[in-house]
Parts: sequence; structure tokens; C-alpha cells
Amino acid sequence: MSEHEQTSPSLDENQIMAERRQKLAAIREQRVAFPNDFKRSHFAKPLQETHGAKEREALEAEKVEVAVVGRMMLKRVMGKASFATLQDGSGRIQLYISNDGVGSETHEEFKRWDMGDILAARGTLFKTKTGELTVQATEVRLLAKNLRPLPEKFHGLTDQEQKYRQRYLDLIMNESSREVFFKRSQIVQGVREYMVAEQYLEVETPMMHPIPGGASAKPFVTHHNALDMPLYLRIAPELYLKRLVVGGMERVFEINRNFRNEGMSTRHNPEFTMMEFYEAYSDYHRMMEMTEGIIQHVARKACGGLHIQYQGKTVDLSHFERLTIVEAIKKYNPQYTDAQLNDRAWLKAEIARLGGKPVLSDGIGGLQLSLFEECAESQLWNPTFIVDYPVEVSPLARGSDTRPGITERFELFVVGRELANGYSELNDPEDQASRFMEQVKQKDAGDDEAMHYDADYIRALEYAMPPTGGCGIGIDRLVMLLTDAPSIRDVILFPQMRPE
RNA sequence: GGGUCGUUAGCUCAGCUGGUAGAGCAGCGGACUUUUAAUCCGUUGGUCGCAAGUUCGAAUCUUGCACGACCCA
Repeated sequence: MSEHEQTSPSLDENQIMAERRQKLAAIREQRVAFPNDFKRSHFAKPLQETHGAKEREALEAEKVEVAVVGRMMLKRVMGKASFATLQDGSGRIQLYISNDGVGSETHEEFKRWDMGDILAARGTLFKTKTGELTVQATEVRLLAKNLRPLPEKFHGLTDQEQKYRQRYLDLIMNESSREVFFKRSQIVQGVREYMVAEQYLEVETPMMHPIPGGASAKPFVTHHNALDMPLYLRIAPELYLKRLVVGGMERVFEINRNFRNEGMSTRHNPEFTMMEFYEAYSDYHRMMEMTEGIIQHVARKACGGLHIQYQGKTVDLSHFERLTIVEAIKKYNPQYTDAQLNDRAWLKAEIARLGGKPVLSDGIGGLQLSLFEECAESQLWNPTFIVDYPVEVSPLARGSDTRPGITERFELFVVGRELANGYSELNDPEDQASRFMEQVKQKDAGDDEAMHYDADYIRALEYAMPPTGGCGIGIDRLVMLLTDAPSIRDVILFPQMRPE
């Protein structure tokens, strides 16, 4: 692409890099320095699986010819013969390069190649004295020169920051990191399989919203030049997906990014992946069954079972408990009495005592929720659905027909963290309009996470939306759980970082 | 936002109560035709995160800043 005479300016050049640039310059004198005419015949891992267990004599009799490629991760030179370990996308395979096999000239050339170079080799499989499957090379070529030294071969790359900032290097050096993202792909694939098997349709809705909605969160703002109007990166796809339900798409799901302009932590990245799904003629009970089914399906697929280890402790995904907010509070705090839990003044004092900030205008339900967050949430280790959320914190959820102030809503907690949130959807356009008005009032009072009034969404509901259940599952947190990752940054390939 | 810890060679890390920096790996030179973090001999490489201060003298002590990890809000 760029003129190769111009070496890119780099702030951290060193002697090793200077030497490698000289080697590259010498190669450019002789031939195409970055050839792309070598065709691989085999990946490393399948070779190990197919031939790794064979006896030396049997393997030699077979004379298996292979052409392999990969990055040189280990190199051992012994005069007239050398070993190199190549790493490809599947695993590792060893090369044996000798004067007898490739000629002394090529072998001498090989000796000048460096760790991290991308090599290709052709040859016959054999087993060394110690039984390692090895390619006895008849041809070895340098496909791409490494200029920047790899981390030390034994300890590898351990610096967390560098792992996040230079993920490519982390992926080269750390098998465990490659596994996490392999599993992440399996998990997302497993979720899709499950949804498709349940007759759900995958859709894509706007990432840029004229009115941010579907959640209580601060949005990122951008600007559309041609329309000369602000646009918001979406905080949730919910209102668009429910418009689709109005339109007759009775089972829809979307797996995509949400953006929230809030703090960063081991559990929060500004952009994160959610799956939301909506099913007409269902309710929050069905959504809980779906959530349980999805998580169990992907756990079996990615972890091989329903009993998994997270940060040294077992999580049992075979049973999902259901508790109301008050039941959960009392389960972990049996000293509280019913009278206390229905006393606003006592609730406010207790929340404050535990270090929380009670919202003074909240009713009993809101205060009970705050108390739950302070004294029970972090203890919900095995999967637990918490139900009976108060209407004031659930502006899009259907109210209970029998219990005023309560919505048909649940949140799922695992390892003390929220993993999913679902409810029977509010499909009464007049109720929804007045709840939006209530949100606008709160926004005017200074709550910048309160929702906007979305007139088109109300218009859609006015055409009548079937009774519907909906749910969102945090994919990053699900991946954290199933890969035993302590930080969300471990499961996002390029987590948001401050500039270097 | 608060607290604790950290930042030394390309990488992983030592470096004591202050006296101008060290190992292993990587690199370079040499020996070695079945090695496994190969081994053996020799050798290059440093603005000790940045900036002030104390001191005859600072990687080391003090302060501030930057970045990161963990914990708390």
C-alpha cells in the first residue's frame, strides 16, 4: 500500500527494530518481501488430532505431505539443523529444518529469521525422539517479516493495560485470551441458534436515534450535518423492536451494541452488547422461561454443562430461583420485620445506614428496591429471578392487574450481578403516554437519565400492540460469567481506554 | 470522586536505611543434525513514567501530575 522506502515514524524504535528493518531491507533487494503465493494444505490442530497419536514407524510409512503456515513462536538452532514452532489460527506445529532437508543456504537464511516472523513450510510429517509431531521441511519460506519484538516467550504478555490496548499482541501471546473470544463467538452463536429454533426473527434497528429511549441512561450525542439535527447513539433498541411487534413481526430479536455515556468499571463499558427479544401473545413468565433456556443452552455449548466455576466458586445454572424483592431482602436479612419493610421512614434510614442514597420522593416499592440493592443483590450467586418491580422504576412495563403499583417485571441476577431484565410490555397507549409525561416531569426536575416523550412510539401503540413479553440479556456479562472473566474488558476485544 | 498498590532494557522482573543500574529471555557473534522456555561461550542495549523539591549526590526521600490495577461511592 504505502511506499516501502518510507519507514513509518515510530516513537519507540530501538536497536532490535533497527536490525530487523535492515534484514527486511536486505530481503527487499533479493525478492518480493511479502509474498502471497503460498497455499496451505493443513491447519496445525487437525494435524495434531489426526496424526499426533500415531507410532513413529507408522507415520513415516504414510509419508504425509503437508504445507503449513504460521507465526514463529519458538526457535532452536543447532548448527546444521533447527527446530521452529509455528502458531496458526488453530494451534501449534513444530518444524524441523536441516541442511539435508532444505539445503544449507536456506537453512542459513532461516537462522537470520526472528521470533514473530510469519513462515510457511512444506514437508513430511514425522515424530521426533521425544514423540512430538513435526514437519520435516523440504521448503521453508518467510512470508512476512516481524519488525517489533514479541513479549518474552515464557512469561508472555502479562500487563493488563497492554493486553487491552494491543489486543492483537494479547491474542498472539495468550492462549487463554484466544479461548475467551472463541467462547464468546460460540455463546453468541448459541443464542442465535436458540432464538431461531424458537421461531424468532433476527432484525436490525437504528443505532442512531432522534429521541433516545428504551432505558434510563445518559446518551452520547452526535450531529447529522445534512439534516442539521442532533442524533443520539442508542441506549436501547426496545421502542423500535416493539414497533415491529405492532407491525406484525410477532417474535423478533436483535443482538447489537448499546451506548451509555456513563462511568467505566469492571462491569461497564461505554458500548456493550445486548440481546433484546420480544414475543407477541406472551408475558413475563414466558420471558423468564426463555431466559433460562437461552442461558442453559449456551452454557452447555460453551462450558459443557450447567455447573460452572466463577472466580473460584461454583455456579449452579440448573435451577433458576424466583423471589420477590421483599422475599429476597428477607432471605438475606431475616432480622427485618414486615412492619419495617412497609415503613417509608424506616426504609430511608436503613438505606442511608447501609451507604445508599434513598430517593426521598420514592414510594414503598422504590425504597424497597433501593434496600434490596444495598442488602441482597450482591449475594444472589446462583441464578435468581427477582420479580415485582414498582411501577415508578418501570415506565415501559405492564402494571399488575391485581396489585396496584407493581409491574409484571423481572430482573435476573447471577454472581451478584444483573444479567437480564424483562417484563410484560405496556401496550395501553394512554397509560404509556401518561408514564412518558411522568418521565418528562422528572427530566425537567433535573433527572438527566429520565426518558423523553416519544410521540411516534405512542402513535404506534395507538394502532394496537398485541399483549407482548420482552427481555434484554447483557451479552458481555453473560460471556464474563461463562468464561470466568472478572472484568468486562476481558471479554470485549477492544475495550474503551483513555488515550495513550 | 475517595483509598491502596504499581510504572526500572524490546519482554518478565531484582535493585536494602540516598553514593550515577542488574539478571533471565529476546538481539548480535561463535559451537552444536531429533530440540522442547534447547544448551554452552562471548557481547550490544537504560532520559529508572513526567515535572519540581530536599541533598555535595536521587531509581531510592518529599510534593504535584499522567497512566494503570484493585477496592469503595
